[in-house]
Amino acid sequence: MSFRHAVLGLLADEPASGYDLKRRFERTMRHVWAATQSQVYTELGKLADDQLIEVSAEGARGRKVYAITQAGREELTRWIREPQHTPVHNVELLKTFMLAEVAPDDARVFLSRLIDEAQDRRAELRGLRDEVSWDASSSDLFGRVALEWGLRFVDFQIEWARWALLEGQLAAEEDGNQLP
Amino acid sequence: MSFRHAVLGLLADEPASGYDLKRRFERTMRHVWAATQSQVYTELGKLADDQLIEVSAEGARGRKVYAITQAGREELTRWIREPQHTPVHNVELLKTFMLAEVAPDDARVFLSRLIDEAQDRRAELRGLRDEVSWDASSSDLFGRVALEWGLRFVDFQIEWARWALLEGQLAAEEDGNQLP
DNA sequence: GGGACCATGTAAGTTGTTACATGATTAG
DNA sequence: CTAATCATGTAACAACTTACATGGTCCC
Repeated sequence: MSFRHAVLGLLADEPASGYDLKRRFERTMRHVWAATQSQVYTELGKLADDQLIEVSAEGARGRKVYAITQAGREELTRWIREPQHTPVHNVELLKTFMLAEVAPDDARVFLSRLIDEAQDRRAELRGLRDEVSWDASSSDLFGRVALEWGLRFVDFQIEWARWALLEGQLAAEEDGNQLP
Repeated sequence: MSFRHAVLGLLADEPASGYDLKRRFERTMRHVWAATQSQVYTELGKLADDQLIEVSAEGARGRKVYAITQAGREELTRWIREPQHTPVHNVELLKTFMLAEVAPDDARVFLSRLIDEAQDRRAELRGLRDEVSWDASSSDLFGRVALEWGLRFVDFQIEWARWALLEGQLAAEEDGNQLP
Protein backbone atom coordinates (compact mmCIF):
# COMPACT_ATOMS: atom_id res chain seq x y z
CA MET A 1 0.00 0.00 0.00
CA SER A 2 2.41 2.66 -1.21
CA PHE A 3 0.11 4.77 -3.29
CA ARG A 4 -1.69 6.19 -0.29
CA HIS A 5 1.68 7.20 1.14
CA ALA A 6 2.65 8.86 -2.09
CA VAL A 7 -0.48 11.00 -1.80
CA LEU A 8 0.22 11.64 1.86
CA GLY A 9 3.77 12.69 1.01
CA LEU A 10 2.64 15.18 -1.59
CA LEU A 11 0.09 16.64 0.80
CA ALA A 12 2.75 16.86 3.52
CA ASP A 13 4.57 19.30 1.28
CA GLU A 14 1.51 21.44 0.61
CA PRO A 15 -2.29 21.13 0.48
CA ALA A 16 -3.74 20.26 -2.90
CA SER A 17 -6.87 19.16 -4.73
CA GLY A 18 -7.23 15.85 -6.55
CA TYR A 19 -6.62 17.66 -9.77
CA ASP A 20 -3.43 19.26 -8.47
CA LEU A 21 -2.19 15.93 -7.21
CA LYS A 22 -2.79 14.23 -10.52
CA ARG A 23 -0.66 16.88 -12.19
CA ARG A 24 2.08 16.57 -9.62
CA PHE A 25 2.15 12.82 -10.17
CA GLU A 26 2.56 13.46 -13.87
CA ARG A 27 5.19 16.14 -13.59
CA THR A 28 7.51 15.47 -10.71
CA MET A 29 6.74 11.89 -9.84
CA ARG A 30 6.36 10.28 -13.24
CA HIS A 31 9.70 8.54 -12.89
CA VAL A 32 8.97 7.35 -9.39
CA TRP A 33 5.30 6.43 -9.10
CA ALA A 34 2.56 6.31 -11.71
CA ALA A 35 -1.04 7.02 -10.74
CA THR A 36 -4.33 7.27 -12.57
CA GLN A 37 -6.90 9.99 -12.05
CA SER A 38 -9.52 7.68 -10.63
CA GLN A 39 -7.03 6.25 -8.18
CA VAL A 40 -6.28 9.71 -6.84
CA TYR A 41 -9.90 10.59 -6.07
CA THR A 42 -10.68 7.18 -4.61
CA GLU A 43 -7.67 7.36 -2.32
CA LEU A 44 -8.43 10.91 -1.21
CA GLY A 45 -11.86 9.70 -0.09
CA LYS A 46 -10.37 6.82 1.88
CA LEU A 47 -7.64 8.96 3.46
CA ALA A 48 -10.27 11.46 4.57
CA ASP A 49 -12.40 8.64 6.03
CA ASP A 50 -9.36 7.53 8.02
CA GLN A 51 -8.75 11.13 9.11
CA LEU A 52 -5.24 11.17 7.73
CA ILE A 53 -6.19 14.16 5.61
CA GLU A 54 -9.00 16.71 5.74
CA VAL A 55 -10.66 19.24 3.47
CA SER A 56 -8.93 22.52 4.21
CA ALA A 57 -10.70 24.67 1.64
CA GLU A 58 -13.39 24.48 -1.01
CA GLY A 59 -13.30 26.48 -4.21
CA ALA A 60 -15.18 26.99 -7.42
CA ARG A 61 -16.52 24.04 -9.42
CA GLY A 62 -16.61 21.78 -6.39
CA ARG A 63 -12.86 22.04 -5.92
CA LYS A 64 -11.78 20.53 -2.62
CA VAL A 65 -8.34 21.23 -1.23
CA TYR A 66 -7.02 18.59 1.12
CA ALA A 67 -4.42 19.04 3.85
CA ILE A 68 -2.56 16.39 5.80
CA THR A 69 -3.49 15.99 9.47
CA GLN A 70 -1.22 15.25 12.39
CA ALA A 71 -2.29 11.60 12.26
CA GLY A 72 -1.42 11.64 8.55
CA ARG A 73 2.09 12.91 9.23
CA GLU A 74 2.59 10.23 11.82
CA GLU A 75 1.42 7.53 9.44
CA LEU A 76 3.77 8.87 6.78
CA THR A 77 6.85 8.78 9.00
CA ARG A 78 5.85 5.37 10.33
CA TRP A 79 5.76 4.08 6.75
CA ILE A 80 9.09 5.61 5.80
CA ARG A 81 10.75 4.07 8.84
CA GLU A 82 9.20 0.64 8.31
CA PRO A 83 11.51 -1.78 6.44
CA GLN A 84 9.81 -3.03 3.32
CA HIS A 85 10.22 -6.24 1.41
CA THR A 86 8.76 -5.21 -1.92
CA PRO A 87 8.00 -7.98 -4.39
CA VAL A 88 10.06 -7.48 -7.56
CA HIS A 89 8.22 -7.02 -10.84
CA ASN A 90 10.59 -6.04 -13.61
CA VAL A 91 8.95 -6.48 -17.01
CA GLU A 92 12.03 -5.54 -19.00
CA LEU A 93 14.19 -8.08 -17.21
CA LEU A 94 11.45 -10.66 -17.54
CA LYS A 95 11.44 -10.18 -21.29
CA THR A 96 15.24 -10.32 -21.33
CA PHE A 97 15.06 -13.61 -19.53
CA MET A 98 12.88 -14.94 -22.32
CA LEU A 99 14.75 -13.63 -25.33
CA ALA A 100 15.83 -17.16 -26.14
CA GLU A 101 12.27 -17.74 -27.32
CA VAL A 102 12.40 -15.22 -30.15
CA ALA A 103 14.56 -14.78 -33.23
CA PRO A 104 17.92 -13.01 -32.71
CA ASP A 105 16.58 -10.15 -34.75
CA ASP A 106 13.72 -9.64 -32.30
CA ALA A 107 16.16 -9.78 -29.42
CA ARG A 108 18.27 -7.09 -31.05
CA VAL A 109 15.24 -4.88 -31.64
CA PHE A 110 14.17 -5.34 -28.02
CA LEU A 111 17.52 -4.33 -26.56
CA SER A 112 17.92 -1.43 -28.99
CA ARG A 113 14.53 -0.15 -28.00
CA LEU A 114 15.56 -0.21 -24.35
CA ILE A 115 18.51 1.98 -25.28
CA ASP A 116 16.34 4.42 -27.21
CA GLU A 117 13.81 4.67 -24.42
CA ALA A 118 16.54 5.27 -21.86
CA GLN A 119 17.93 8.05 -24.03
CA ASP A 120 14.54 9.70 -24.26
CA ARG A 121 14.11 9.47 -20.51
CA ARG A 122 17.55 10.93 -20.00
CA ALA A 123 16.60 13.96 -22.03
CA GLU A 124 13.44 14.36 -19.97
CA LEU A 125 15.24 14.07 -16.66
CA ARG A 126 17.89 16.55 -17.68
CA GLY A 127 15.10 18.91 -18.64
CA LEU A 128 13.60 18.50 -15.21
CA ARG A 129 16.96 19.05 -13.53
CA ASP A 130 17.59 22.25 -15.47
CA GLU A 131 14.09 23.71 -15.39
CA VAL A 132 13.34 23.42 -11.69
CA SER A 133 14.91 26.05 -9.46
CA TRP A 134 16.21 23.86 -6.66
CA ASP A 135 16.68 25.54 -3.34
CA ALA A 136 18.44 24.44 -0.19
CA SER A 137 15.29 23.06 1.44
CA SER A 138 15.32 19.53 2.65
CA SER A 139 12.51 18.52 0.33
CA ASP A 140 14.39 19.88 -2.67
CA LEU A 141 17.53 18.13 -1.51
CA PHE A 142 15.88 14.73 -1.55
CA GLY A 143 14.06 15.58 -4.76
CA ARG A 144 17.47 16.08 -6.35
CA VAL A 145 18.77 12.88 -4.79
CA ALA A 146 15.88 10.95 -6.35
CA LEU A 147 16.41 12.69 -9.68
CA GLU A 148 20.09 11.80 -9.55
CA TRP A 149 19.07 8.17 -9.18
CA GLY A 150 17.09 8.47 -12.41
CA LEU A 151 19.93 10.17 -14.26
CA ARG A 152 22.39 7.52 -13.17
CA PHE A 153 19.94 4.73 -13.87
CA VAL A 154 19.34 5.61 -17.52
CA ASP A 155 23.09 5.54 -18.13
CA PHE A 156 23.29 2.25 -16.27
CA GLN A 157 20.55 0.82 -18.45
CA ILE A 158 22.19 2.00 -21.67
CA GLU A 159 25.55 0.56 -20.72
CA TRP A 160 24.08 -2.77 -19.76
CA ALA A 161 21.94 -3.05 -22.91
CA ARG A 162 24.96 -2.24 -25.10
CA TRP A 163 26.97 -4.87 -23.33
CA ALA A 164 24.08 -7.34 -23.76
CA LEU A 165 23.97 -6.67 -27.51
CA LEU A 166 27.66 -7.50 -27.78
CA GLU A 167 27.41 -10.48 -25.47
CA GLY A 168 24.56 -11.95 -27.51
CA GLN A 169 26.39 -11.09 -30.74
CA LEU A 170 23.40 -9.03 -31.74
CA ALA A 171 25.13 -5.72 -32.36
CA ALA A 172 24.15 -4.14 -35.68
CA GLU A 173 25.26 -0.76 -37.02
CA GLU A 174 25.50 1.30 -33.88
CA ASP A 175 22.71 3.85 -33.74
CA GLY A 176 23.65 7.52 -33.82
CA ASN A 177 23.23 8.58 -30.23
CA GLN A 178 26.23 8.47 -27.94
CA LEU A 179 26.74 8.85 -24.24
CA PRO A 180 27.71 12.51 -24.32
CA MET B 1 -0.56 -8.84 -17.76
CA SER B 2 3.01 -10.04 -17.42
CA PHE B 3 2.59 -12.78 -14.90
CA ARG B 4 0.89 -15.09 -17.35
CA HIS B 5 3.80 -14.58 -19.74
CA ALA B 6 6.29 -15.36 -17.02
CA VAL B 7 4.52 -18.70 -16.54
CA LEU B 8 4.39 -19.24 -20.28
CA GLY B 9 8.10 -18.49 -20.53
CA LEU B 10 9.03 -20.99 -17.87
CA LEU B 11 6.87 -23.64 -19.52
CA ALA B 12 8.45 -22.83 -22.89
CA ASP B 13 11.72 -24.00 -21.40
CA GLU B 14 10.31 -27.23 -20.03
CA PRO B 15 6.99 -28.69 -18.80
CA ALA B 16 6.31 -28.31 -15.09
CA SER B 17 3.66 -28.60 -12.39
CA GLY B 18 2.36 -25.68 -10.36
CA TYR B 19 4.60 -26.75 -7.55
CA ASP B 20 7.66 -26.85 -9.80
CA LEU B 21 6.84 -23.42 -11.16
CA LYS B 22 6.48 -21.92 -7.73
CA ARG B 23 9.96 -23.16 -6.89
CA ARG B 24 11.41 -21.85 -10.11
CA PHE B 25 9.91 -18.46 -9.37
CA GLU B 26 11.58 -18.54 -5.99
CA ARG B 27 14.94 -19.77 -7.16
CA THR B 28 15.81 -18.34 -10.54
CA MET B 29 13.28 -15.58 -10.95
CA ARG B 30 13.19 -14.07 -7.50
CA HIS B 31 15.14 -11.03 -8.66
CA VAL B 32 12.98 -10.58 -11.73
CA TRP B 33 9.40 -11.46 -10.92
CA ALA B 34 7.76 -12.41 -7.63
CA ALA B 35 4.75 -14.72 -7.59
CA THR B 36 2.58 -16.28 -4.92
CA GLN B 37 1.51 -19.89 -4.86
CA SER B 38 -2.15 -19.16 -5.32
CA GLN B 39 -1.41 -16.96 -8.30
CA VAL B 40 0.44 -19.80 -9.98
CA TYR B 41 -2.42 -22.28 -9.74
CA THR B 42 -5.05 -19.72 -10.72
CA GLU B 43 -3.07 -18.69 -13.77
CA LEU B 44 -2.39 -22.29 -14.83
CA GLY B 45 -6.14 -22.84 -14.87
CA LYS B 46 -6.76 -19.78 -17.01
CA LEU B 47 -3.92 -20.55 -19.40
CA ALA B 48 -5.29 -24.05 -19.87
CA ASP B 49 -8.78 -22.65 -20.51
CA ASP B 50 -7.28 -20.44 -23.21
CA GLN B 51 -5.43 -23.44 -24.65
CA LEU B 52 -2.05 -21.74 -24.31
CA ILE B 53 -0.89 -24.68 -22.19
CA GLU B 54 -2.14 -28.23 -21.67
CA VAL B 55 -1.77 -31.03 -19.17
CA SER B 56 1.00 -33.23 -20.56
CA ALA B 57 1.19 -35.74 -17.70
CA GLU B 58 -0.41 -36.59 -14.37
CA GLY B 59 1.47 -38.03 -11.43
CA ALA B 60 1.02 -39.06 -7.82
CA ARG B 61 -0.92 -36.86 -5.36
CA GLY B 62 -2.88 -35.18 -8.16
CA ARG B 63 0.27 -33.76 -9.69
CA LYS B 64 -0.43 -32.23 -13.07
CA VAL B 65 2.40 -31.39 -15.42
CA TYR B 66 1.66 -28.63 -17.92
CA ALA B 67 3.31 -28.07 -21.28
CA ILE B 68 3.13 -25.03 -23.54
CA THR B 69 1.13 -25.37 -26.77
CA GLN B 70 1.90 -23.92 -30.16
CA ALA B 71 -0.64 -21.15 -29.51
CA GLY B 72 1.15 -20.50 -26.21
CA ARG B 73 4.50 -20.09 -27.93
CA GLU B 74 2.97 -17.67 -30.39
CA GLU B 75 1.43 -15.62 -27.61
CA LEU B 76 4.76 -15.54 -25.82
CA THR B 77 6.70 -14.22 -28.79
CA ARG B 78 3.93 -11.75 -29.58
CA TRP B 79 4.26 -10.37 -26.06
CA ILE B 80 8.04 -10.14 -26.18
CA ARG B 81 7.90 -8.23 -29.46
CA GLU B 82 5.18 -5.86 -28.30
CA PRO B 83 6.53 -2.53 -27.00
CA GLN B 84 5.41 -1.95 -23.44
CA HIS B 85 4.84 1.27 -21.53
CA THR B 86 5.04 -0.06 -17.98
CA PRO B 87 3.87 2.25 -15.22
CA VAL B 88 6.75 2.97 -12.81
CA HIS B 89 6.33 1.93 -9.19
CA ASN B 90 9.54 2.33 -7.26
CA VAL B 91 8.92 2.19 -3.52
CA GLU B 92 12.50 2.89 -2.55
CA LEU B 93 12.69 6.01 -4.66
CA LEU B 94 9.29 7.08 -3.38
CA LYS B 95 10.55 6.90 0.16
CA THR B 96 13.71 8.74 -0.84
CA PHE B 97 11.55 11.47 -2.27
CA MET B 98 9.90 11.84 1.10
CA LEU B 99 12.92 11.72 3.37
CA ALA B 100 12.44 15.41 4.09
CA GLU B 101 9.50 14.37 6.26
CA VAL B 102 11.55 12.38 8.74
CA ALA B 103 14.44 13.19 11.05
CA PRO B 104 17.94 13.13 9.49
CA ASP B 105 18.67 10.10 11.62
CA ASP B 106 15.82 8.18 10.06
CA ALA B 107 16.99 9.23 6.60
CA ARG B 108 20.46 7.91 7.38
CA VAL B 109 19.06 4.60 8.63
CA PHE B 110 16.94 4.29 5.51
CA LEU B 111 19.83 4.82 3.10
CA SER B 112 22.15 2.59 5.10
CA ARG B 113 19.59 -0.16 5.02
CA LEU B 114 19.40 0.13 1.23
CA ILE B 115 23.14 -0.43 1.15
CA ASP B 116 22.96 -3.44 3.44
CA GLU B 117 20.15 -5.00 1.47
CA ALA B 118 22.01 -4.46 -1.79
CA GLN B 119 25.05 -6.15 -0.30
CA ASP B 120 22.98 -9.14 0.75
CA ARG B 121 21.44 -9.38 -2.69
CA ARG B 122 24.87 -9.16 -4.25
CA ALA B 123 26.01 -12.15 -2.26
CA GLU B 124 22.93 -14.07 -3.35
CA LEU B 125 23.38 -13.22 -7.01
CA ARG B 126 27.03 -14.17 -6.93
CA GLY B 127 26.02 -17.46 -5.41
CA LEU B 128 23.58 -18.00 -8.22
CA ARG B 129 26.20 -17.09 -10.81
CA ASP B 130 28.74 -19.52 -9.36
CA GLU B 131 26.41 -22.38 -8.53
CA VAL B 132 24.61 -22.73 -11.84
CA SER B 133 26.52 -24.52 -14.59
CA TRP B 134 25.82 -22.18 -17.48
CA ASP B 135 26.06 -23.73 -20.91
CA ALA B 136 26.20 -22.17 -24.35
CA SER B 137 22.47 -22.48 -24.93
CA SER B 138 20.54 -19.42 -25.87
CA SER B 139 18.35 -19.65 -22.78
CA ASP B 140 21.41 -19.77 -20.53
CA LEU B 141 22.93 -16.87 -22.41
CA PHE B 142 20.00 -14.60 -21.68
CA GLY B 143 19.73 -15.95 -18.15
CA ARG B 144 23.29 -14.72 -17.61
CA VAL B 145 22.50 -11.41 -19.26
CA ALA B 146 19.61 -10.90 -16.83
CA LEU B 147 21.80 -11.96 -13.91
CA GLU B 148 24.47 -9.52 -15.01
CA TRP B 149 21.87 -6.77 -14.83
CA GLY B 150 21.23 -7.70 -11.22
CA LEU B 151 24.92 -7.79 -10.35
CA ARG B 152 25.50 -4.41 -11.91
CA PHE B 153 22.36 -3.00 -10.37
CA VAL B 154 23.28 -3.79 -6.77
CA ASP B 155 26.61 -2.00 -7.25
CA PHE B 156 24.77 0.89 -8.85
CA GLN B 157 22.41 1.07 -5.88
CA ILE B 158 25.24 0.98 -3.35
CA GLU B 159 27.17 3.72 -5.10
CA TRP B 160 24.15 5.94 -5.36
CA ALA B 161 23.10 5.45 -1.74
CA ARG B 162 26.63 6.23 -0.54
CA TRP B 163 26.63 9.37 -2.62
CA ALA B 164 23.21 10.27 -1.21
CA LEU B 165 24.48 9.89 2.35
CA LEU B 166 27.30 12.31 1.63
CA GLU B 167 25.08 14.69 -0.28
CA GLY B 168 22.59 14.85 2.58
CA GLN B 169 25.43 15.14 5.11
CA LEU B 170 24.12 12.01 6.74
CA ALA B 171 27.24 9.89 6.60
CA ALA B 172 28.07 8.25 9.94
CA GLU B 173 30.93 5.87 10.71
CA GLU B 174 31.19 3.94 7.48
CA ASP B 175 29.97 0.38 7.95
CA GLY B 176 32.44 -2.41 7.43
CA ASN B 177 31.50 -3.82 4.04
CA GLN B 178 33.34 -2.54 1.02
CA LEU B 179 32.89 -2.88 -2.70
CA PRO B 180 35.46 -5.62 -3.19
C1' DG C 1 -20.17 30.22 -29.07
C1' DG C 2 -16.61 26.99 -28.76
C1' DG C 3 -12.39 24.91 -27.41
C1' DA C 4 -9.12 24.23 -23.78
C1' DC C 5 -8.72 23.29 -19.37
C1' DC C 6 -10.52 22.73 -14.59
C1' DA C 7 -12.70 19.49 -11.63
C1' DT C 8 -14.91 15.41 -9.58
C1' DG C 9 -16.63 11.19 -9.26
C1' DT C 10 -18.67 6.01 -10.25
C1' DA C 11 -18.75 1.28 -12.29
C1' DA C 12 -17.03 -2.80 -14.10
C1' DG C 13 -13.54 -5.68 -14.65
C1' DT C 14 -8.81 -7.60 -13.81
C1' DT C 15 -4.96 -8.62 -11.06
C1' DG C 16 -2.64 -9.58 -6.93
C1' DT C 17 -2.36 -10.85 -1.80
C1' DT C 18 -3.35 -13.37 2.38
C1' DA C 19 -5.46 -16.75 4.62
C1' DC C 20 -7.78 -20.94 4.71
C1' DA C 21 -8.37 -25.83 3.75
C1' DT C 22 -7.02 -30.42 2.55
C1' DG C 23 -4.52 -34.43 1.95
C1' DA C 24 -0.52 -37.81 0.14
C1' DT C 25 4.28 -39.44 0.37
C1' DT C 26 8.79 -39.97 2.01
C1' DA C 27 12.76 -40.12 5.07
C1' DG C 28 14.35 -40.85 9.50
C1' DC D 1 5.00 -42.48 13.87
C1' DT D 2 5.89 -37.98 12.85
C1' DA D 3 7.90 -34.12 10.63
C1' DA D 4 9.13 -32.30 6.28
C1' DT D 5 7.97 -31.82 1.88
C1' DC D 6 4.98 -32.51 -2.03
C1' DA D 7 0.81 -30.98 -4.06
C1' DT D 8 -3.52 -28.49 -5.22
C1' DG D 9 -6.95 -25.58 -4.78
C1' DT D 10 -10.75 -21.75 -2.95
C1' DA D 11 -12.41 -17.43 -0.69
C1' DA D 12 -12.16 -12.87 0.73
C1' DC D 13 -10.19 -8.88 0.19
C1' DA D 14 -7.23 -5.10 -1.63
C1' DA D 15 -5.31 -2.68 -5.48
C1' DC D 16 -5.25 -1.07 -10.02
C1' DT D 17 -7.02 -0.02 -14.83
C1' DT D 18 -10.20 1.56 -18.20
C1' DA D 19 -14.13 3.53 -19.40
C1' DC D 20 -17.98 6.19 -18.49
C1' DA D 21 -20.40 10.33 -16.92
C1' DT D 22 -20.98 15.13 -15.79
C1' DG D 23 -20.51 19.84 -15.66
C1' DG D 24 -18.05 24.65 -14.74
C1' DT D 25 -15.00 28.45 -16.14
C1' DC D 26 -11.94 31.15 -18.86
C1' DC D 27 -10.16 33.06 -22.96
C1' DC D 28 -10.53 34.19 -27.69
